[in-house]
Amino acid sequence: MFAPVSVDRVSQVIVDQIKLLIRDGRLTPGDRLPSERDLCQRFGVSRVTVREALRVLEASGLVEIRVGARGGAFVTAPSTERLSAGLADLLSLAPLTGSNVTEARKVVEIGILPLVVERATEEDVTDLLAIIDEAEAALAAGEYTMGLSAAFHVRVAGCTHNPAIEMLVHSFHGPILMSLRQAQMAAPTMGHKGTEEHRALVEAIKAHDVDAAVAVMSTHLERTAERTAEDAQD
Amino acid sequence: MFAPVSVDRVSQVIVDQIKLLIRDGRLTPGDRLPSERDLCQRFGVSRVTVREALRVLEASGLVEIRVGARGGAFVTAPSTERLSAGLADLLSLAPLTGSNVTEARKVVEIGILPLVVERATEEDVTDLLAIIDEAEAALAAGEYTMGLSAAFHVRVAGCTHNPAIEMLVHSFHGPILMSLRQAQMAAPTMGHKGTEEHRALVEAIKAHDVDAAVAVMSTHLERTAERTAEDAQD
DNA sequence: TACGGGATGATGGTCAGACCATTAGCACTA
DNA sequence: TAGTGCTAATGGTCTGACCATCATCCCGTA
Repeated sequence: MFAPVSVDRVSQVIVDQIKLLIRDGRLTPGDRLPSERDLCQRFGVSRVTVREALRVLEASGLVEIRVGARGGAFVTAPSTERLSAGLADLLSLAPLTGSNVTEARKVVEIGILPLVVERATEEDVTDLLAIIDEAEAALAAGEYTMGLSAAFHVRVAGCTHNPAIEMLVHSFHGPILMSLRQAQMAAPTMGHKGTEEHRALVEAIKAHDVDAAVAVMSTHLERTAERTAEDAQD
Repeated sequence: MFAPVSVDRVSQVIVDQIKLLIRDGRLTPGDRLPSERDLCQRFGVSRVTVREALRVLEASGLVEIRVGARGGAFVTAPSTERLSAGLADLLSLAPLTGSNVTEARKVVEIGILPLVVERATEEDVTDLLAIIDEAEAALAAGEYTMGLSAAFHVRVAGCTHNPAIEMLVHSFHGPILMSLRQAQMAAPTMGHKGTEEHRALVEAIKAHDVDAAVAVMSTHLERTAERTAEDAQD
């Protein structure tokens, strides 16, 4: 009968309104929101309140704020990059152990292999080989980093031509997670073995051999898992 | 010679400092940050700036702010619930089509079945059956919602006893995504067929029959995919 | 003595107005 | 024509004030 009145924070109401506008497409990436002083008048609130709303939107990755003339809040294009970064940020704060994440990785990265093998184009294969070459060059120069391995795995996911999947894998290999779990330590032997396996995987993809691809990826991830398990105290 | 000076936003510096404290464990969930007025003095900035920093931390899900006496900013326990909510929020804004997400779902929800079958306890099975019973009761009363189906799928993922995986599946079934993609419409026939398949899945789990579980889940998701494909214009 | 209710102080939420720093575009000058 | 300084718009920050909320304490009453 008497509906409960819930007085949200004013700034939160503004956030919700703008979020809705973006979701509905009334505001599209690249659009510029009115200036802070303008928004104050339209919403009938003080500038402080508007600014707090903009902070929240910015933290949520929905808008980007530039200063100076012709500055203001611009709706950002939701790139998969930005999203997987946010995802990785969330993951790094989650109450998850290293083995939890590794197991999830195995499910996803092995599960997508049928799609990868089915859909990989010649261009995909070329790209993958290029990444491996680069990795080997870096290895020879003693500059191998886990980033190169990550790039390979992400590119493999890209062979599905499904941005959702690519995003998932990308987030698993995000810089934040890497630095947390394995602290950049890239044992040289690790790199050699790793690139060998990477090359074997590409061969399997090129041959459209799902079983071989799964086998290679399984052992590859298994080995990685063992190594991360050592220093994973959390 | 003259090193470039980069003046970050002051509020951002504060955010980074507090984030660091949380990540380092110097601030643990449940801890209460000093009051706004107190933080002003410690950082030597105005209250507005401190408040903007707190807004960002709140939007990132790191702290929860309560008003009134004994109120303040409390470091939140990073629950999987909160995280999958954030994940779903990100997903709903991503440049992804419905079929992209459905395909990713299939990879994950089918890929985890070996783990589910291996690890499901009697309690898990009991819970699953309870959810099905509830769904059938709701169905009989004409109150079936997709939420009940979602609860089942999440609980299945819970059988892996891996919070990372549970979180992933949870986010796929988040309320935001649901409302976006299938607009709460739950065809009654859908519900009947769905609960039947759910029950078949539980049987397979109880019998530790991975192949059967995969078969059931595959057809189940396939049917769901078809239905969502109809109204998915994006 | 025990209980209920009002007073109290700490805390976050909001406001108004001011000033500073940054930046793109413009007009002016050499 | 090229360079340079001005200008106006915009975000960033500060100050001080007032309001709403809420746990706690204290006092009066039964």
